Amino acid sequence: MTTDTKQARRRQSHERILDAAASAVCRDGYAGVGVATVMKEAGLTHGGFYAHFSSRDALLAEAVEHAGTRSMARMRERMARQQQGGASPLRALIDEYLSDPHVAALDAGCPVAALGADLRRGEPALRDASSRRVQQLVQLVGQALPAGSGEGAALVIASTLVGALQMARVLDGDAREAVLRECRAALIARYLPGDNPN
Amino acid sequence: MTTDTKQARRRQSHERILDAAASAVCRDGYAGVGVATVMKEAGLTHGGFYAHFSSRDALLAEAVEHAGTRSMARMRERMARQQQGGASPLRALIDEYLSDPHVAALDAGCPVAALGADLRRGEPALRDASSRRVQQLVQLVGQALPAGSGEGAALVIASTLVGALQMARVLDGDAREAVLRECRAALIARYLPGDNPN
DNA sequence: TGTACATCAGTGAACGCGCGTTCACTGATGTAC
DNA sequence: TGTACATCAGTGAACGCGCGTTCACTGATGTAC
Repeated sequence: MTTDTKQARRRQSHERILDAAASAVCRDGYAGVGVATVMKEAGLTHGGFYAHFSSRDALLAEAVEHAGTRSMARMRERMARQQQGGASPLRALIDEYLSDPHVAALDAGCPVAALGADLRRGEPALRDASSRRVQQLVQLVGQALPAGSGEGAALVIASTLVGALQMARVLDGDAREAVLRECRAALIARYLPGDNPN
Repeated sequence: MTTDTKQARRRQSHERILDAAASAVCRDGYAGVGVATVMKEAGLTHGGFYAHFSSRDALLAEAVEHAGTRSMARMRERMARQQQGGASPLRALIDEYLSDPHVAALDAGCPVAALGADLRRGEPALRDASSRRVQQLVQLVGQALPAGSGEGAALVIASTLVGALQMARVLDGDAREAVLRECRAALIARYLPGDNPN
């Protein structure tokens, strides 16, 4: 299985490039992602890039997808941990999404909030990949909803989460904390009326 | 007053550049704004740019400010029109912000939603100008709130508006309409309990 | 009022840098016999 | 098991284009006398 080692190394490189690109996309937006920088962060030189991706645009599309699955996995994992403390799925999602660590995780958080308006920009293939991230987020919220929640609750909650995270990242200090606290409280009051927001 | 004519022309050019830049910023984000393109849209050649702005960065900072005041003015004006129909200020703001025309106004709408994650990027001066746009939006919402609304209601409403507009712009067709409708209904139900959402 | 001169917003060519992309090459890994 | 050859992920120099910025120049507007 010597072939496997070579293939495995190749796959590992591919994965490292994607990881670096996903981080860069979240941190700097689509326009802020450079081929050379990403390759350097992946521990490679820029020349080898085209052995892994057909173009920078192709990388961006894969990167936003990677960022989505990566972030969803992280979110589900932390939600699971919070649920072990007795929280409902939705409560865990809200607390996790509007947490200080998520605000601080500029390169590892939810790509929908990290990209924002960028999601509707770029080549069609990229925009498709982007809009799938939005649907993915709405779906995650939908799965966390208590039974009997209204039809569009997931859309409202997702909108509030995304807007709040972005605003929290722009503001600082008290204002930042206020956005997180108020949005957390408002969502809990509306969708988990039995819960204590603290 | 011949001097005035010259100065006036200069000021008009400056204004046209700013207008074009504000539109470009909203449409394409900070990274999508090019000096040459903006000048061309303003009916000028790129060489004359530095007679009006010290650098591209300086233009961006002025442009986001211009986009903010321009959008606020438009919003207030349309809110006033809706209020003549009997709507409360907050109702008018929600209906206006989450309207189809606003979703479609990619180059003339609220810069906070149009820039999204870009707001926390760029040089410090640009980020200051950006965060002032967020504060401006929160303030507008705050002014529209009915007396006795909770402390952080403006933050929650602003977050939802921004997130919803962005998501609506990414999605299309039914999904787009659903985001707008559901968020409108949710905000009205919560903050204007007497109102009928339709 | 008319003429010579000064001003300055705007022009367009040119410069330099960054970045996406290409390509000839390397050297470690893997295969054949 | 050992040797010669093949493969191919990765290297690094080079290319070309776009874009921000500079600059010498123009020509219409305005001023001086």
